[in-house]
Amino acid sequence: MPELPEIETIKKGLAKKIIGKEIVDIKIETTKSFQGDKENILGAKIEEIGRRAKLISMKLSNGFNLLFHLKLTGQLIYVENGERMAGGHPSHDWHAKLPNTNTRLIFTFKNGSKLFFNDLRKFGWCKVLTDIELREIFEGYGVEPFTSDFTVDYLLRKAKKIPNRNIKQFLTDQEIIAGIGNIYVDESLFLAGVLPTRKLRDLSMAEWQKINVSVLKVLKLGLKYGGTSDRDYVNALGVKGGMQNYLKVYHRVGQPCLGGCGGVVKRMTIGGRGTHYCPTCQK
DNA sequence: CTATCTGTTCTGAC
DNA sequence: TGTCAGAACAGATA
Repeated sequence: MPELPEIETIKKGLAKKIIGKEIVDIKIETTKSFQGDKENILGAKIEEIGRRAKLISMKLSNGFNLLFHLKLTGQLIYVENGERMAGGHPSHDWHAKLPNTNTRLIFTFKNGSKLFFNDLRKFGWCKVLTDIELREIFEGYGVEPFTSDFTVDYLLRKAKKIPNRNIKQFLTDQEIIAGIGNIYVDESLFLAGVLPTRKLRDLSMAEWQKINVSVLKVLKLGLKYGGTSDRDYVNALGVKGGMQNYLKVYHRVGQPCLGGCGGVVKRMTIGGRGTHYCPTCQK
């Protein structure tokens, strides 16, 4: 379930560790997890790490790029000297041996450190791409929430074309807004006080403003706590995030609403996905 | 044991 | 063109 805050947390963690390192080997344990020619990355150094939507990109010194999509259960974990190093000190609160049965790819750097790509369900992937191919993929995504382009005006302009769609499917549409998934959309709509089933055409200006602000607040909170570890997500050192302790509705079906209304969190299905909400706090 | 659920994205049908 | 079911896959839960 890694969404924007989780991917951004992994990106920041990896940046501290692997910028400038040279890839000397890649072991492909699961062929479908790696798409491209491995010869195009061997001997190259990692120059930059970026994030667009839920994707992590690595710019290489030879003109190629690595692009990762973790989908539902992907992990990127860096190991040096058999230890997960956090701020210069070994971190011992990880929970998986490496490699393990879910390890799909193992990158080895010149100093012997390794980057493990784990993915239980094998939906995720790593691709080797040229700059042009990478740019074309990135151009297919909508606005990044943490840019000045993410405004009420932008939302209204997009909503005008599909007035009949509900707000939940609108916010999770990657071609409209990049990086929001099932957890953060439910949390954002709870904070905004808007039911996920509401049609775009029926939303008031005040509600659009509330939605715009709430999405940013919730994503920022996710970043602050290093992401949500519902089950598979871990950061670049294999350590879980803390945002799951601050979720108001997600996976809280039947539990008391934390909005102070005295009600109970409900669950429904929208677009095939579990949707959590408070029928009292959200209108 | 079987059936169902999970949640991201792509594909194909209507 | 929009919408929606189904698929990719593995494991937890009922």
